[in-house]
Amino acid sequence: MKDYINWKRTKFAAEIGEDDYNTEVTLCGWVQYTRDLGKMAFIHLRDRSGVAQLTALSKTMDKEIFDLIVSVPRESAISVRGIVKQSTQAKAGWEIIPYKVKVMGKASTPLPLGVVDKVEADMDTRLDNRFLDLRKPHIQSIFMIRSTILNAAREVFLEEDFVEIQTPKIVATATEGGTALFEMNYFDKKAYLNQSPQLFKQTMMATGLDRVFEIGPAFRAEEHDTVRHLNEYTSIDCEMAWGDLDDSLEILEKVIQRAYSNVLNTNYMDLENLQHKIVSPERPFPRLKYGEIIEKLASIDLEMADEVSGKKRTIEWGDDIPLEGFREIAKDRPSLYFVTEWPMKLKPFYIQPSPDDHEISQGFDLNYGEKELVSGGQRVHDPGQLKTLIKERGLDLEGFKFYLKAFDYGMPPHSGWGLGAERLTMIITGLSNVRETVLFPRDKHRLTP
RNA sequence: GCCCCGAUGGUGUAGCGGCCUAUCAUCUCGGCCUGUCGAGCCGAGGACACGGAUUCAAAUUCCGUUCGGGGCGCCA
Repeated sequence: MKDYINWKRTKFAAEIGEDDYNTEVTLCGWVQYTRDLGKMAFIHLRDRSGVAQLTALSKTMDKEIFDLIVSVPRESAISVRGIVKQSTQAKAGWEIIPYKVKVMGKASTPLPLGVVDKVEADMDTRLDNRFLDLRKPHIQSIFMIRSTILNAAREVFLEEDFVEIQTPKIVATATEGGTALFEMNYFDKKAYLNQSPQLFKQTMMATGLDRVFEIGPAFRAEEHDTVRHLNEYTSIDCEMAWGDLDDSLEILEKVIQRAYSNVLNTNYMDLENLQHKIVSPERPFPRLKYGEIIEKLASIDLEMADEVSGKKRTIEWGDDIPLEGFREIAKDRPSLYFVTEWPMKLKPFYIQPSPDDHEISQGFDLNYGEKELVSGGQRVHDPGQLKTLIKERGLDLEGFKFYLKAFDYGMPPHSGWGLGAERLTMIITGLSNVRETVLFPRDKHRLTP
C-alpha cells in the first residue's frame, strides 16, 4: 500500500520549546530506549540534536500504533508524528504524544555494540561497528569539533590570501625520504602513496601562486604502533613565497588560535559532552631553542642510547630529543611552544641553514607538551645548494628531477609547514588516542572498515 | 624494527589446576505494571580464540598459530 504521508522532519528534538506546545511535529531519529509499562510506554527518540520523549498511552491511541512503537527494536530508525504537550512529569517539561509512526529501518538484535549501555566497549569493537559507535553523542562531538578545526584553518588561509590546492597522492619516486612508503602497482609500474605534499607544494612556489595550502591525506608505511600515529592521516599543509620564517610562524599561530576560538564559540556543547575544557592560546607562542632544551636535559642527566654503540649516555648537542626528553620539558611547558634552531642533520634536506651558523637550521617544530604537532621551516631555494644537500643525505638526485627542475628557473625564497590534523584534534578534544579522531583509522593492524 | 601484555555469552568482566553443569553486570526473548527517565519485579537465553603438550584432572600450566592492546624508535 502506498504511503501518502509526508514523513519529512519538521523539528529536531532540541529545537522543541514552549512555542511548539499543542502543535504537530514530525521527528526523525533512532529509538534509543523503550520503557514499556504495560498500558503506557515511554520511548526515547534520539536525533543529531538530542533526545525527545514519546509518551504512548494504549487507551488513547490506535492499538496497532501502540504495539508497533513498543515492539520496535532499539536503534531502529523511525519517523514519528505527534503533538507536543507540556508536562511537569517529563524531564524536558514537554513530551510528544505520538499518533503516527513509521519504521524506516528496523535494527537487528542483539546490537553488536550498545549505544546507551552502561558497559563500555573496547576500541576494537567500536571501530568494527563505527556507525553505531558514532551514534553516541560524545563520539559525534569529536567529529563536530574536527570539522570546526579544519574549517578554521581554511578560514585563516583564505583570509590570508592562500590558494587551496590538491597534489597527487600517487607518486613515482620515494619523495623526501625518511619514512617507509606504501608501494603500489600503477599500470605495471612501481608507484607509491605519497608521504606528504612537501615537494609538490614547494614546486608551486615557482609558479606565482605565492601562497598555497592543502588539507589532504598523507600515507606512511611505518609499522609504528602507538596512540599518536596513523598510517593514513590528514595533513594541513601550507607554503608561502617571498617571505621569511616568521611569516610562516605567524600564519601557524593564527590557524591554531582560530581553531581554538571557533571550537570554543561553536562547539561548547561538544566540549561538554567530552567533559573537556580548553583555553584559547595567546600569540605569540613561546619559542624554545633546541640548544636550550639540550642544555636543560643534560643538566638533569637525561640518558639515551647512543646511535652507534647503543650504550647509555647523557644527551648532547646533535642528538634528537627523545620522547622522554620532551616529557621533561612538558613539565614546565604543558601547552603550545615552538622548538627552533635545530641542528641541520636532524632536519630534512630542504630546510635552509641559518645564515650565521651552517650547523643550525631554520627548521622548527610546534609542540603541545611532549606532543609534536607541526614541522616546518624556511626552505632551501638555491638549486645548487639543494642538490648538495640531497647528495649529502645519500639520496638519489634522479628521483628528485621533477622537483629540482622548478628551482632552475626562478625559485623565490619560501617557507611553510605541515600540521597533523588528527593531533590538533586530539589536543583540542582532550583525547589520548589519535584513532578516536578518525572515522576509520588505518593502523598496522586495521584495514577495514 | 625491538620489547611487554592480553584473548571467557552480542557487550564488558570474575575465575588463574579438582569447589566450573563458569561469576556479575549489561543485553536479548517472554510475563506483570498508567509517569518511567541508571525504572522495578518474575522467568528464560547465550561464552572458556584455534591446534598441540603436560596431568588421574586444564578456562586455569607449557609450546605454537591467529587476532588484539600498549611502550620505544621514527614521525605529523
